[in-house]
Amino acid sequence: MGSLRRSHASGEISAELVGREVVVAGWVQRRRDHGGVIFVDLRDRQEVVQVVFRPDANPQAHERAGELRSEYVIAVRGEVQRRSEETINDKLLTGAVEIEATELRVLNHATPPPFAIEEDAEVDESTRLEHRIHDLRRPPLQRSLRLRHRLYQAVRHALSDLDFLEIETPMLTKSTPEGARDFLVPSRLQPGSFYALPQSPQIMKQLLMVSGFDRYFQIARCFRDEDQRADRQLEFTQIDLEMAFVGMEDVMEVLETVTCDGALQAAGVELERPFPRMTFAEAMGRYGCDRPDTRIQLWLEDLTDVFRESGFRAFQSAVEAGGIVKCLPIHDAGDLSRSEIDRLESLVRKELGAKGLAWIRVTADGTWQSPIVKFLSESEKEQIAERTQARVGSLLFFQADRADRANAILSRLRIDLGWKLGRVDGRPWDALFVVEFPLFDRTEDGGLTYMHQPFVAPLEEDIPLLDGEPEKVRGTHYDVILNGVELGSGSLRNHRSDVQRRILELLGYGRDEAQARFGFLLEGLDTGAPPHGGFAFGFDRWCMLLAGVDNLRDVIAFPKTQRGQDLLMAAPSLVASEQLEELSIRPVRRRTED
RNA sequence: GGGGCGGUAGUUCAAUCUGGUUAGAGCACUGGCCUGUCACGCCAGAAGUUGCGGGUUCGAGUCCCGUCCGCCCCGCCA
Repeated sequence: MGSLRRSHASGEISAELVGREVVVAGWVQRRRDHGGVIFVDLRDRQEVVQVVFRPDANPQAHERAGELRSEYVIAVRGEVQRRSEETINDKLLTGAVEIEATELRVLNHATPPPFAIEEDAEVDESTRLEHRIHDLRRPPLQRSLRLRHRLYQAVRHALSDLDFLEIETPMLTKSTPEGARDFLVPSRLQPGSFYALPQSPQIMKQLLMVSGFDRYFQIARCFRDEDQRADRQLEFTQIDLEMAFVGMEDVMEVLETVTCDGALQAAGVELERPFPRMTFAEAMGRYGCDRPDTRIQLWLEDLTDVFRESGFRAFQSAVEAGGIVKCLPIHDAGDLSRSEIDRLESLVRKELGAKGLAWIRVTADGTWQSPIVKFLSESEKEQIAERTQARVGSLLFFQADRADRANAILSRLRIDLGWKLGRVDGRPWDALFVVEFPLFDRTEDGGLTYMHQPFVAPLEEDIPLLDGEPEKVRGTHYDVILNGVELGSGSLRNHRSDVQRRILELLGYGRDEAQARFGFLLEGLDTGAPPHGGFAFGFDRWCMLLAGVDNLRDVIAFPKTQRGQDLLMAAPSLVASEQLEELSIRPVRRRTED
């Protein structure tokens, strides 16, 4: 900067400064050279301001301005001037004024940017990721990351005010079998042994409760080595929180407070309190999904009982095999064409493994048009009509399948068609709790697995069911759903080691195995663990929703591709064999250098 | 692991279905002109291993096979 010191950000240059000398610094957004007068749009992180170079007023600065190119880094001293009426630019916040330059310093040259540094230049994703620096200079990511910052601050404030302590937990930790695939880190000092990067600080935060830290939180980085999606990255950020001597209501209240404070302060979004609550059973029943977007005004109808004894084999056999028959009725669906139905069928077949997509359309004269109607008895037709409230113009979609698949398929149709047909209630934000999840789920081979994680406490009144009917045991788990996205979830944890041991046993861990894997937790509980519970909040997803984008990459400064690569720094990469040697690692096979 | 879409100049796209002369265009870039523009304008220019490898053919950006990369989805993951 030499002798220049920045006096104002570009966004601060306003009519109030007219006549004042200012110094601004930033990047050359654009140069408009008229041969005589030269205009340069100077961009800093906030805004753009126009700088004018006149050949007569300041020949030296003018000549230098002719050399400027996009993205050159400059500092400009000059006088703020009011623009004449006809040259005011309404598109710029600073468009009523401009800076007449008296001094120009070129602080750095720049290679031409690979794409325009503009709001809506459409650029291929891989190009954006390779040139992340340029992409980050564009307004969308500048906005996202600023929103993200406000959300960090809001959460820290809200929790600190509630007397939570921010405590860090290790990144080099122990591999535990629960959940996702671990990222492993080889130990040099313990050859052949590995740390795991945390999937979440779950156990550590429980130990902090046992250790007497009443209320803990952390904005924690988590790692899961699983395939990625638009809303899943290998590494992601959680707001992790735990509190002692509490029941479900206490934790949910904190959760609600944090959600509302964050949304308000980061994005000015007001969420209605208290959040409505829905049981898991209702969510699955009416929405076919454990994270319903209740703005969508379409609902599923369970018709399993209608087809238990049916002569329609396709449906009856699904029920007999323990599956369900469900229907998604869409009324006034006249604009859904036959070819659209075919498109939907091929979509659910290809993407969701549907066996087919049965449908019934009630035509203008009241007759049923359908590939399946000839298989239905009069009584079945009556029951379908009554339960789905079918009327002229209705279109009914059916799935008869295993419950999970039928629900997944109809839920997807509900969401797709709901938006496509505009069957939404118009609320921009829809927050709710889903509660009363089952503690256990069935594995493919008939065994028990946990539904969320193995430390969730059962509802007190369901504890007796652990012996005999574990599938009926409801957990203290709850999810916060925002606009159909699972934002966060939590539960009370088992603070009694006998209950925890019993659950581990039901999950199929032998006594010794449970001891080997979770001994430090179980023994911790035995040292006098208070009742405790908490939650973890998907921070990136929250940013994504509040920023109004549909991909995590757009709220993360340096994200990874679907194949887990960082295209900017080209990670992961091969390492020197000496490094591997030092870690006592010998690859089974090595990718060769390209 | 599976399904789908895509990959042509720095970039965004066209030419691919129906193989045929020198692969075009906008923006960006380079040079020149231009004293009130703000997507400045005008003139000129440079820019390509059509992701990569193989095959079919007289001839391949175009057809076939393989492979790599990006995105979306299923599985997986909470």
